[in-house]
Amino acid sequence: MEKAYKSSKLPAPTIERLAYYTRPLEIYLKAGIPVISSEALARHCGVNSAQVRKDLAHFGEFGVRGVGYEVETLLKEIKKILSTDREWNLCIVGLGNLGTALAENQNFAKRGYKFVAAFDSDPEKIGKYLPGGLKIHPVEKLPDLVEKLKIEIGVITTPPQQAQGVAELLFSAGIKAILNFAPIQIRSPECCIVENVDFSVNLENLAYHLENLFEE
Amino acid sequence: MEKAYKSSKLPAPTIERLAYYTRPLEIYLKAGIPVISSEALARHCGVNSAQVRKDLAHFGEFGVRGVGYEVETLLKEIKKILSTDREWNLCIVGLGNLGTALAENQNFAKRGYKFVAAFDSDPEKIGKYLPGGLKIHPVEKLPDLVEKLKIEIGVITTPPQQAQGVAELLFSAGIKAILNFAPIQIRSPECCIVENVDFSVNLENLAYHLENLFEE
DNA sequence: CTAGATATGTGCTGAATTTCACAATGTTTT
DNA sequence: AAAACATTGTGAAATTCAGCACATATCTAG
Repeated sequence: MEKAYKSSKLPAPTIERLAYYTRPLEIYLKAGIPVISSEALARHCGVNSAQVRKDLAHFGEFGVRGVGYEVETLLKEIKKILSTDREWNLCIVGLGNLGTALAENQNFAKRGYKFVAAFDSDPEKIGKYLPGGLKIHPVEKLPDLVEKLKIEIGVITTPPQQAQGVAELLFSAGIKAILNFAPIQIRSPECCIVENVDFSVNLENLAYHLENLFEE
Repeated sequence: MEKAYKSSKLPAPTIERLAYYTRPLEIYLKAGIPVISSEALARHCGVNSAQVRKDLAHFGEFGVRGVGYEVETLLKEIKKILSTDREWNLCIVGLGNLGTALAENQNFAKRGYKFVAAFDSDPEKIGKYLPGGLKIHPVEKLPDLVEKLKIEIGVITTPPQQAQGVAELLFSAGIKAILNFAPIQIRSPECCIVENVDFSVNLENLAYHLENLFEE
């Protein structure tokens, strides 16, 4: 959908695939397998092997012909490209079931995405602590804490009615990137980027294909 | 990514957009606005208006020139196309934070996706009840319950190591569609379809673009 | 009933993306 | 050292997708 980001050396689909490539690479690394072929990597990610080679060729020649790609180097290089070789500070707004689950999710932490602040507008929740130790602040404190804690990415898990307002609050606090889980399209200023995640779209995809899989 | 579904009348991007179109349509319907233009719908979803018209033209002429599209009819029609005009029975495997949050998510229920069974392998959890009233069963009961409860879609929220195994269990129980939240690519038989959702891929996208937004 | 305004449906064009296919290059074997 | 083999890097073809621009159709006002 709305992935029309302005300037960027790499094509958008390549960037997304690079992220997917890191998954099997991490497994190979942990398993001590030193080298992987484009063919193998492609199979693990469900893409064409030429695609893999093209993607990797975008940033130099990493492979060795007749051999493949060195797992450790490749992984490091991809992480450098994607800027995931460092930590990112996130905040989350909306501590319902989903928000809480995300804040506690170890998968994020493992990849360097750290939730350093949590916000909600429900007086019942404010002041309480998440199991992981994060304190829930009122949204009024958002601008202040974003600056103090150097938060760079905001995650929205509020009901859809409040999502746009929260997004604007985040933007005006200086945040330039938002991951939005509310089922609504967020309007953003030119300089900012939003990724929308909507599970029910995935389910609707499945439903369509289930119904139509055998009709031909 | 791996959305290379076999046969399908509509192009994959169209199907995805159709799902997005339903969001503003529902809002318009609730607000009592009877008609919407492709221009307005496009703006709400962040796409081009010609795109909207093309997408809708795939299944007949629904619009009225000079006027627009009748909201109620259009919404019904899209739901029919996507097969979301009926209820779907789902089960969920892996009741960690995320699994629990999804099972309780009202957004799914509202759209006709009903979780009718929950499974986990942790003896601590088995036999307990989710806040919504769903009982957590041992995975051994899965084949049985899938058949009895006519479950059509499986949702996987286990750790990645167990995801492939759970998927195979689901497939052999007769399930043909899986929504997978484990950060791993699931291999599936020809006849089945899998949608993978991986939040950290979205975050990596954001990270890349944040870092590269201003370099040009 | 006609003119003007509005908004759809769609042929065409260009851009982006994927895939093929093979030359280039490194490795292993004999 | 040469032959056989494996796998990369990439030009070119094929495919898919998006957007323009306008003919076509409907509504409204006078």
